[in-house]
Amino acid sequence: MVTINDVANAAGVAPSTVSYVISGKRSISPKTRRLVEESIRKLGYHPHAGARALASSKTNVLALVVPLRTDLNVAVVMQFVAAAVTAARAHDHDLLLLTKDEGPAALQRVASSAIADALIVMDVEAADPRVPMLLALDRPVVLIGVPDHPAGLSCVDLDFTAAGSACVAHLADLGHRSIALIGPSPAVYRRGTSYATRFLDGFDETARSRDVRASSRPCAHSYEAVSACLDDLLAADPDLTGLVVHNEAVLPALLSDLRHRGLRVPEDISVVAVCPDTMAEQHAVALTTVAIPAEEVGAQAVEMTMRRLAGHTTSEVRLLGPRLTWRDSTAAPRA
Amino acid sequence: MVTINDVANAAGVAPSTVSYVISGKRSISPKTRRLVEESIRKLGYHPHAGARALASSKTNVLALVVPLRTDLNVAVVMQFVAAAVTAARAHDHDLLLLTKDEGPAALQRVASSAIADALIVMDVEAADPRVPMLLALDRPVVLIGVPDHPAGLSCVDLDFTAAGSACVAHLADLGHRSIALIGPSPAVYRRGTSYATRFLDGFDETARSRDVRASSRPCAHSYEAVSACLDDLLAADPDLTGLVVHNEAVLPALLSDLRHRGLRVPEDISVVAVCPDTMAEQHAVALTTVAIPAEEVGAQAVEMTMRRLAGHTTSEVRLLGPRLTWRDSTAAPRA
DNA sequence: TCTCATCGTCGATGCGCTTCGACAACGACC
DNA sequence: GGTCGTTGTCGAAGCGCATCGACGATGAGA
Repeated sequence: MVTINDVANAAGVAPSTVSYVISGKRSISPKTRRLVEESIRKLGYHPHAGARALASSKTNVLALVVPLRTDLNVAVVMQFVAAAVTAARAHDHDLLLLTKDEGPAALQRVASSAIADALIVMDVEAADPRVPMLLALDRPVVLIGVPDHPAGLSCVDLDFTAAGSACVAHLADLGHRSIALIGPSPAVYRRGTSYATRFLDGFDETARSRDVRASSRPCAHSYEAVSACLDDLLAADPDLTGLVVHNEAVLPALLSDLRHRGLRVPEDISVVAVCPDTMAEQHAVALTTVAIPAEEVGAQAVEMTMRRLAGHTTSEVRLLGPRLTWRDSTAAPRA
Repeated sequence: MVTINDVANAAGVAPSTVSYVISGKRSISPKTRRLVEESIRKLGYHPHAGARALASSKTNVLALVVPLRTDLNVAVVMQFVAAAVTAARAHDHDLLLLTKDEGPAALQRVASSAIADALIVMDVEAADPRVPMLLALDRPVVLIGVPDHPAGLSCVDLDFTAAGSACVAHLADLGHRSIALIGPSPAVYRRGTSYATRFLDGFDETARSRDVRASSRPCAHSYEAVSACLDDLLAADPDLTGLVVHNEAVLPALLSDLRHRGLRVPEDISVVAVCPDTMAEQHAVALTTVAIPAEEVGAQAVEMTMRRLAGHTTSEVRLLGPRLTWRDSTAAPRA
């Protein structure tokens, strides 16, 4: 193993000088710098992360806590992760993956043993048991999602209330008077994951203010569940002309079942989906969507984390405005 | 921060004794053990990971290199990751996430700076440029996937050759005489990711030996690409009665397009898909599948890694036998 | 009773790095 | 020519832990 001493010897300087060349924390003469940098390159020197962490109390590692359930969309989670790791690398940090399953204790462990400098936590629930623990930690924490009491913690998320509102507004603008929301699986509501209720709030509120008849149902993502859900919604309101789908996993089954019932999209029924843009074009009819900006949220989470690591101590809640893209799955209802 | 000294003082023993209590590397009297363990609990002591790594040259961290492309199935990647992190935690290890995009240099970096004890590399290509570098590393490496020259590296993967074979055999057993393979996107072949060609080999070989007419095409996952692909296949052989789909992303579009053409599954055409089992039930017709055992592969990769960390130096190539589940999308062809 | 293992504990050392204070060398200034 | 501030470099200390050799205590065997 190549150590800082090897580099120092090769360059004919003291180890501390090498350290200062690397960190830039003291001025170094151009000659010395060149000498040291060359030795580093020649020897293929990489500082020992453990030693560095021990001496500086900084690990250059961010911990990311992800949910591993299959009832919320795995592809979206992966997009978050991808964006986060990319952003972290851009700041010379690595990403450690933790699972939500390990519970609060894992967060404690990672913080106390100085495995990571900061934590990013996904899939935060309304009354998340991890929140009080995270507050007690002496490390920066950024949540993806918004709990009921985020005081003191930074949060970033899509503005789901506005997203729900935007979906209804789009359909209302097109002239729809009766719509329904197909929501996440019941388990998501049961858990109290806040985005579900926030979306519903925006949906209901705007439906009311735009005078649109609206109902909503959670829906699991098996074909049977989707079918049953449609049965219910259509029975409750046979004049339904618009569907808002806040559950990506349901889309294949839903579109398939609609066709099965002889309902054409968008001629007979319009569909707005909340999902990643990449998913919009995968179906027979390109879907009108409110995008889930996973990349942006992931990147923002890292940026906020880095800012807090740099000393900015103010916590902030950042809600990203929804972006609706009108594609082929929505149109004015038949007269 | 609570250190081993604090624990030692609280328990009235030497720091080294505390260390031995934790590691179990020397015998400790029951009385002392109890004393120390209580102090650890009371103080909430967690060993400093950096210090530990420095002193022991072990980090208890596994690095996992994942592809972040969207042209191969993200959900499957996530399943691997989930399985790996869970298995790693079961062995008291954490998982560090690296992206394939960072190239070979990142692997070098992680190894040389002692950030991780071992590497698990996904999405290995036939002539992967990372392979020689990985061989030069003095750390255990396990590949998910099989390169052309794996000598010296451990590999684990689904036996895609056998999987291709199993799909054909299933259709042949049902009486199909003319089938086609819808493969991964052209980019996957271009990259030379070996599972694509291995699957194709098994497919072709078994078609030949079972005397089944067979053709194959790569296919991107947009609706248009799928449609064009079907056009081609049906034009080439209008009597086609069986479809093998080795491209999960294509399934929604494919099933939708088949119905569009008036082809019922399985009455008019049988479909076997290679995809995670969880995906099989999400469609109108439950799909006959050869499962991609992502969890098992991910877990195996970790197990193999741990074994090598424990001193087992022999590298091994482990190919998991395919498991075909007969559901509703395959049947005997119409007479 | 004496010797010799064995068991349980301790203290010292060093892992590779960052960081702090010290200190030459140098130029600017009165 | 002497003083003072700068600039660039060095040496030493210490981060928290694992590990090794040492050593007292204990018990078995003769």
